[in-house]
Formats: sequence, C-alpha cells, structure tokens
Amino acid sequence: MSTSPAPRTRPLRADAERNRQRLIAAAQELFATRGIDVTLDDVARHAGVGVGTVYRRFANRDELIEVVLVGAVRRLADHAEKALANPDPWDGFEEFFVAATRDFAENRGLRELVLERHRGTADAFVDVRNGFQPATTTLIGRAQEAGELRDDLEPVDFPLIQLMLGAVTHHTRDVAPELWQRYVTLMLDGLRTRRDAPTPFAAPAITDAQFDRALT
Amino acid sequence: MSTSPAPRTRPLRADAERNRQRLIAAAQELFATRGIDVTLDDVARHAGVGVGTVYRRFANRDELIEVVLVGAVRRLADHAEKALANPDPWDGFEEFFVAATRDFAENRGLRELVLERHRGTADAFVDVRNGFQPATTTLIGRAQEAGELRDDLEPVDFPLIQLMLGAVTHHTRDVAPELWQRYVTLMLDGLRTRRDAPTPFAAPAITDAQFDRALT
DNA sequence: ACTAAGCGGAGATATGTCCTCCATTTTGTT
DNA sequence: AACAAAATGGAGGACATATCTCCGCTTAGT
Repeated sequence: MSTSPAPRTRPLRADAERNRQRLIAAAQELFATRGIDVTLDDVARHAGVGVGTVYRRFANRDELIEVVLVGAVRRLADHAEKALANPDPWDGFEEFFVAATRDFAENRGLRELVLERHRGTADAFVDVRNGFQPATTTLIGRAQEAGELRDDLEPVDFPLIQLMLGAVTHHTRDVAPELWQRYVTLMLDGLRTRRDAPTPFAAPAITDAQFDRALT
Repeated sequence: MSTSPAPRTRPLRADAERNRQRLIAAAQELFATRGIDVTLDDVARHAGVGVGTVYRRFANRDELIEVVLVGAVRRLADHAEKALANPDPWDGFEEFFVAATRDFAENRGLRELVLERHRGTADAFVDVRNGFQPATTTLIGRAQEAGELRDDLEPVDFPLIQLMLGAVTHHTRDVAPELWQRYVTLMLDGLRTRRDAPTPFAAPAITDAQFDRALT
C-alpha cells in the first residue's frame, strides 16, 4: 500500500499540472475502452509520461478512478433528473433506461464500477449513487402507477438488467458497438405491462461471421 | 506447449485409471463452479493427486476441458431434440430456451466455452455445436411461423441473449443461484409477439443486502 | 544563475502459473 | 516373493506480469 501524496499547499508547477491532465485524459480513454483494471504503467505510456509521474500524482489506482469517473456517474444522475421532467411516465422511464444503457455501453469502466464494482469503491461514489437512487425509484414508480411498467419489478432489478445489457457490449464491442440498441428494445418490450406487437429493433443483428469474431 | 501423451496401446494400470477418474470428477466440479480457467494445480489438489499426474494424463487444459464438457454440450443438443417433439411451437421453443438457460446457469465452464469461448476450442466442440444448430433454428422458425415469436429475430440473437442471462448468474451465483428464473421470464415476455399481461416471475427479486454482497 | 520541483524509466519486489524431473511407491506378472 | 514396468507427488525452475521506488538528470520559476 502506497502512501498518499501529502495534501498540497502550493499549486502544481506548470509542467506538472500539464502532465496531470495528460494522465487524466489517458486514463479516461483507457478506463472507458479497457476497463478499470488497466495497469498504471499503461496509463503512463498512453499519456506519454514516465510511470513515476503517475505514482507521484495519484496515491493508487482508486484515486485515479475517482478523479476520472465521478463525472460519468454524475452524468447518470443527470439523465435521471432530466427524465423526471418528462411528463409521460413511460417515456420518462424509457428515456432514462436507454440513456443509462448507452452510457454503460460506451464506458466499460463505468459499467465495472457501478454495476460490477470490480475494485473497492471510494466513498465519493457511494454518495453519488445514493444521490440518484431516489430519482430512479420515482421514475420506476411513476411508470408502474401509470400501468405501463409491470408492477412486480423492484428497483434492484434494474442494475441487474443493465448488467445483462452490458454483457452484450462486453462481448461484441469490437464487432458491433451499437448492438445494445437491439437488445434494449427487446428488454423494454419485456418490461412493459402489455403490448400488441413488437417494437421494431433499432439495430440489425450481427452476422454469423461477426459472431465468430466476437467470441474470442 | 507440451506434447500430447503418446496414444495408448495398453489400458491404464488400475491406480492410474482411478486417479484419472478422480481428476475428471474434480475438473467437472471446478469448471462448473469456477470456470475453465482454474489452474491445473487446483484441479490436482482438489482431486487429491499430485500435479505431475494431471500433466501425465492430459496434454493440456484443453484436452481436459474436452473430456469434461463434451457431455454438457451434448446435453444442450438433447434439450433441443426433445423440444422439437413438443407439438406446440411456442411451448417447444420456451422449453428449450429455459432448459438451456438453466444449464448455462449451473455450469460456468459450459457458459464460457459455448457462449464466450474464453479459450481456443477443440474441434470436437465445433462438431457438436454445428450438430445441434439445425434443431434450434427449426425451433425458432416454427415459433415464428406460428406467430408467437417475434419474427425479426435471427438465430444468432439467441446465444447473445443467453449471454445476457448468463451475466446475471455470473454476478449473483453466490447470493441467489436461481435468480436467472426471474429474468428468463422477462426475456421470454420480450421475445413474444404480443402479450396482454406480464407472465408472473418464477423467482423473487434479491434484497438490497444481497445485491450489495453480490457486487464484489 | 540558482534552487526546488519534477521527471523518466530501470529494476527490486511480489505474485502466480505452467510444467518438468526424479527418487520413491505401487501394480501386475512370472 | 521377487522383479520390472508403470505411476506417483510435489519441490522447484522458467516464465510472465504487475506494482511501486529510487535517484541521476532536466526544467520551471524567481
């Protein structure tokens, strides 16, 4: 366990600050594409700085994760707030559901952090998560009271459903990064109370060749 | 890369054969619970034999996987055949779909091998898989022609859907191994062409406490 | 021009898997 | 019961990979 850099009194020197930003940008990209388990050596190389610089600036991976991903978590919360403003209960629910699925599809690190919690999560995240839980619960409740969303669902079902959708992206990101759009439709059709016909898919199925390439 | 043990001419000595069976049994259990990436050292310890014995008996992990899991793959094929005998197209489809989901839920190694192909797959599996593909295609086609299964689905969608259901078990196996039964219902309701009301869930949601314990 | 801050990246440390080797034990045959 | 062939176990070497420190050198800022 490394010790945290002492709380700073003076601001960073210009070059140091520049390198810090480079590191954050590199981490942002690598966390999103390869997940939060990338090595810090990788992050350093990707940022074009030495490893020493990473460890001088961030106590450990968790600290870097926090700096890089709080924004993404907060964006999830924003989706929920925005969806609450939608006057139609089902549309509001669907709006949030799809937005969340997209965010998880586009950011593997976010998925791992919020849905799978691969690494010990810093307190900062617990706060943010608790912060937007009421909004999602309301979105769900409203849609259920309106009779549109099946009412035997509970809030805890939703992270698990997102986990399911995330699995598609996890395994097909390289061949069809938009494939989640197909299965999110399927899922929503399952979540509805009743329905006369299938909602058309927003994305085509992958080909058999793509499937073969995906599973490796 | 190790070389395969020379093709045997004589049968194994009694003690050798006994140890071989022990190894297979141990591997069966470990592959099912911990996946096909368990170390052969682990398998040996679990079987109560030395590591040397594993490597003497099996050229590499793939050979052991093959011996242990062909049976499980063949069982999948059997489910498909059996479901074809069901006179109702939708019931037949559902019967197979649920049986496959159960098998994948109960055997992590099978999931990894058939759905995620974590390791290079031996030819034996390709044969078995190709062997039961026609049956599943027929099951799907029948249900679509009967107007029960949404007809914009393609066969390649189903392994991906199974992947999604598998993700639930993957993350909650320790707290609620039967949870897949809840989401398989949801999924089937999404797959149907039309529906007046939700099909009741076969399993309750997990509690928040269980959810917290699951994500670690 | 001088000093404090910062830098890079080689390499020490730790962990973990794979697989071999051989002194010893067990089996099966005569 | 004696013997040869077969089989055993598990220590340990080879290899891979990640984490994090250290220090001689560079650079920013006054």
